[in-house]
Amino acid sequence: MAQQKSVNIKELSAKLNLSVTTVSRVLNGKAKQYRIKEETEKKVREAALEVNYSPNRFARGLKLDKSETIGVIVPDISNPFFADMVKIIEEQLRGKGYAILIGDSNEKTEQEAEMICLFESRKVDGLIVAPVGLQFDHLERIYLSGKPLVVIDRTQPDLTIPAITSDNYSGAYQAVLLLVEYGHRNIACVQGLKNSQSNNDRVAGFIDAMKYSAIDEEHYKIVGHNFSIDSGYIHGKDLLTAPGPPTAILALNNSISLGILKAVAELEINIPGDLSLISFDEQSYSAYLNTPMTTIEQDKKQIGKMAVERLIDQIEGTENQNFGEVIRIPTKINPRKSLARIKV
Amino acid sequence: MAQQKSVNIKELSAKLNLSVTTVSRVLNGKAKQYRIKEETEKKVREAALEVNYSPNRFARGLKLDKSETIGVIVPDISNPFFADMVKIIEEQLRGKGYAILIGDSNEKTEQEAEMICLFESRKVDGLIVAPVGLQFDHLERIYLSGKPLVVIDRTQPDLTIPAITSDNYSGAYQAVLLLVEYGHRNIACVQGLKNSQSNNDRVAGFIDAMKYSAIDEEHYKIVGHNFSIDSGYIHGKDLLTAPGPPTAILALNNSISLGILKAVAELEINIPGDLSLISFDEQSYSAYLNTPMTTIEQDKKQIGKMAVERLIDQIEGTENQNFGEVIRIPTKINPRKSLARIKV
DNA sequence: ATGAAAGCGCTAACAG
DNA sequence: CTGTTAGCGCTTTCAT
Repeated sequence: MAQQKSVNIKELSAKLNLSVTTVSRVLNGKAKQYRIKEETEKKVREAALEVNYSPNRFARGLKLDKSETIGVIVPDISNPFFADMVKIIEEQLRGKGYAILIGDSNEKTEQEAEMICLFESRKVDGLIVAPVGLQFDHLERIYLSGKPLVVIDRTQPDLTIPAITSDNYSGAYQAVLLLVEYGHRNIACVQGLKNSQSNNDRVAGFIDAMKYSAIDEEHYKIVGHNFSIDSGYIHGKDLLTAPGPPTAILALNNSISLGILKAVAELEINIPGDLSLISFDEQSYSAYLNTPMTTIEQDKKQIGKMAVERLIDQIEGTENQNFGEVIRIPTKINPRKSLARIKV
Repeated sequence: MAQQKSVNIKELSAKLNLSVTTVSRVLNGKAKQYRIKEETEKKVREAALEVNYSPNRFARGLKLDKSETIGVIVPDISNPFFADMVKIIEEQLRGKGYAILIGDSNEKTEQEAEMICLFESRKVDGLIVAPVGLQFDHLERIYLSGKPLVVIDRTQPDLTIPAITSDNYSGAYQAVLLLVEYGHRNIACVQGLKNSQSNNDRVAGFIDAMKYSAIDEEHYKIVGHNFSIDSGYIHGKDLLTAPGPPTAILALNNSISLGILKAVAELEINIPGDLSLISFDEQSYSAYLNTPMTTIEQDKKQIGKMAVERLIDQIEGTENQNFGEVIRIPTKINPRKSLARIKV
């Protein structure tokens, strides 16, 4: 079962009694530029179509040092948030003629760094990375070496790399205000990866909103250690079994809130009767959970689109050299049954 | 911000006062074969490491006609089932030295076909495709042209392409038996894409189990037109508002069951009080839905692993030429609260 | 035990 | 308006 050999430009031009140059020019849309006879152009195009000619990417890449391929790395593609991001980015980039190499770093910085090397050796024209979020040295090195790169979701203060992320601070801030408005004063926050920027921004939003609401910091807890179901479960259970449990919890991502739901189910706690819950990240199932979940929705589409735009800017050199500019996309709260006024 | 130029083999060999041949041989692990002095070998390896040499993939590909890249195409990566599949496949393939080009066909055969062409022109060494499932001509053509290809999830009878899928027939069959065991006799099925094999197998399992249970076909309905939330919602609502509504529904994938849950919520129907529900596909949220959902879980890990194995077999020519063999992986039922004995 | 050189298929500089 | 040819970086045949 031998691979079918595809025609190359030499064979094609031989068949047409033309030089490879002419054929190459026509096929690269430079017919006008080199004043190639319309008739010739037509003949070439037809022949190319007929034999289903497609240029050898290896040769083309070797000559032009371009692959028309972008590497996309996410910490966990089985998290629907990142799967959705990938879908959007893939669609956008495909529209611009790029293919996508996908990588899953499994929330490990080391794996992320390896993957970047791998993709570099595979000659990607650029990278879109949703980093693990604790270390950025490898990313900065890549960016400063001149490789087009955009960071999404998790960024870092003073990062020199262009980044697109949600306005995490405001998202959390508003959620807390909403909880306070509903009468809650004993509110806990289950955070994700400590020291990752998006986590820190959300935590900062939480804290500032609590301050603004004049709730003393001795009266609330911030727990959790990463963005996993497990962490949500463990810390949720701790919170809810400790004396003076919170009447409301803010979960800093979708996995964490699933973990909290697991704890809630085990402890037979009633939502929203005994506990209100707001979670970062809207999901297709959010509305159908036991109890429908109030979520802070990120504008994934906008993030994906802007990431692609910024990347293409870099690749095509039209960049305005906005070193380290962070673009923050607003979030939106979807109030659902998991949020209720506190019982008096 | 010029791209950093990486060293090539010529520069590396010049620095070592060796020929490119020798360097190439060492770096491709052929030192022994060509009896290269151990000392030389060591020097080469050290130097390569020092300057962080990595061979130009374009040149390598051009010469060897291999990209060490596999194309993976799914109908919708934002469906967690496929996202999980991609995660598993990516991990497996990376372990074997392959990178992955990802494509999302958006449940459109045409887009799927385009994508395959795109990937072919990008010289992938092989393809793993979860097809839309209605047409396979383009896939068969590719396979017969000699391109390594494995189909997952949705296949077709008499397909000449190796395929890995769940044992959909048994999965549905067992689910129905379980419902019957719980006293249900008025059971409906909300199917996905008609005529796609995995759908048909599930429907066949449903029908045969109903027959086996001596339930007349006038007493049940099979509705639905594709694997979307919308279809689940529309047909779920139809079913539940018609006279003599079913006491149990079998939903043929996770999106459909979410749609049914939407209808159920609107109609204020109680699960499992008034309706039992079993859904294909276990998801991270299945247990936390209002009401925890009984699911038919597919062994994604096994499917992904076997798909990769079969693909590598083809690529490396170790294939046993098992034309069109379909491997069916057993499914597993996770009983949860959405399944209850019928009220008497 | 090592090297010289051909050639993979393409683009573009240079040449009419 | 079209053609000749060098050269991208690598592997491998053939030579020594």
